[in-house]
Amino acid sequence: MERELLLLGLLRQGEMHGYQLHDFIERNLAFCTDLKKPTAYALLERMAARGWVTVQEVREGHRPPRRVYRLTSEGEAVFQRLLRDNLARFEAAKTGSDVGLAFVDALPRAEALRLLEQRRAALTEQLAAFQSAPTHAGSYQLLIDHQLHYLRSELAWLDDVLARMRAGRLRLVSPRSTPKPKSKEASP
Amino acid sequence: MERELLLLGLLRQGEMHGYQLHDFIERNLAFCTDLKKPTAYALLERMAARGWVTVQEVREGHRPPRRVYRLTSEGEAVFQRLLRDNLARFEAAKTGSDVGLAFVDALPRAEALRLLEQRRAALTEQLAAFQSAPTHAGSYQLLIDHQLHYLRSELAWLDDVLARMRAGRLRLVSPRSTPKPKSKEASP
DNA sequence: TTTTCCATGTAACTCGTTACATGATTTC
DNA sequence: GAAATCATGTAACGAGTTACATGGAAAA
Repeated sequence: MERELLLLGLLRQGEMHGYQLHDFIERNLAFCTDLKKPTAYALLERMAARGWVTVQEVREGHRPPRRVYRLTSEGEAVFQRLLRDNLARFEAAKTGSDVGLAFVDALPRAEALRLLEQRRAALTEQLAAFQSAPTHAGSYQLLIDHQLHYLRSELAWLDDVLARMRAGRLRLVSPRSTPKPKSKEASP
Repeated sequence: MERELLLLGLLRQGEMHGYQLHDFIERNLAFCTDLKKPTAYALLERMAARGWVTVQEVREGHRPPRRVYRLTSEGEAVFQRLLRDNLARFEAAKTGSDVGLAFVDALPRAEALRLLEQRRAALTEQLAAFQSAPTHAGSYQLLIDHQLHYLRSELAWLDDVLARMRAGRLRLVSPRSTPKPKSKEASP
């Protein structure tokens, strides 16, 4: 429901058509949601079918008419509900890209270091992009602050891992015990 | 490809059947991947079809025979490739649940505070769960360390936001200017 | 004795993406 | 004159989930 929360929230500030909404999201919110064009259009149509928004076709020249969406009071109610729900809940992000770390010990230390330094470079690059972005007004800035905070935290952690690996202080299970884990135990 | 990386990595330590693999992931890795049973089975079959693993049916009693998977050398090669790729890359996690924060200014300050405190409670609960978990050997511990680091960082950030909101130091766009943003501009 | 666990799977479905189609219009 | 932008959409596909089915074994 985050996607509809987002769309409703944007429509709250004024009527917009699909292209506009998608474009705005892609330009400014790509780092927290990613919503493709067909998905956006379909979502908007569904919201219209549910009465959360109204549609008005505005034709201008010979291009496909803009379908301009406007929030209804029902839509506003839904927005309020979704917003409260969203704010009260915490969902830890599942990176998924973490999985590899569980297996670093499969590589020679030197190579693992080299690869993680590549990772670090990618991270600092993203961080730099956010740091150079202009400050915005409104609570949208909160999102950017959060992302900055998150990226810095990731960098700090990665640096810590790198330092520990360089110092050889990372206890890995290595010596290839091949324990034939047919039993019901844990810890790989 | 993270899912296959994970499965291959686990199979690297020894042969296992589907139920075992799924069970292990669900118990120990739920916080970073979530992989349902039918998905796991299907993935394993596909990996077998591609020659990354071999299957051997082991029947025992009158239950459905275990399908025991074993890594092939080709599978090992794929594992190595996926692992290097994974370690070198950094993908910022998209929480999605952040979206709501862009709209906090739609609620009265007091209520926003109340809701974010609920969020904080949920977060500390998850944190507590991880802090009380036993220490593991091997690089699996890295994942847990990372998660702890991440959750603490989120908590710190949330506390900062709460503090700023309480002090009224959070500049929100509030006063309902209703700017009718029909033009091509940004920043809601 | 009833529930939970073991161990597999299928079928239907939802969600979202990719690739494609259209055609005027503005920009280089 | 070519390329990007505006503005909509459809169709096919893929990945993953849910709900269901089976049936013995162990545990409560």
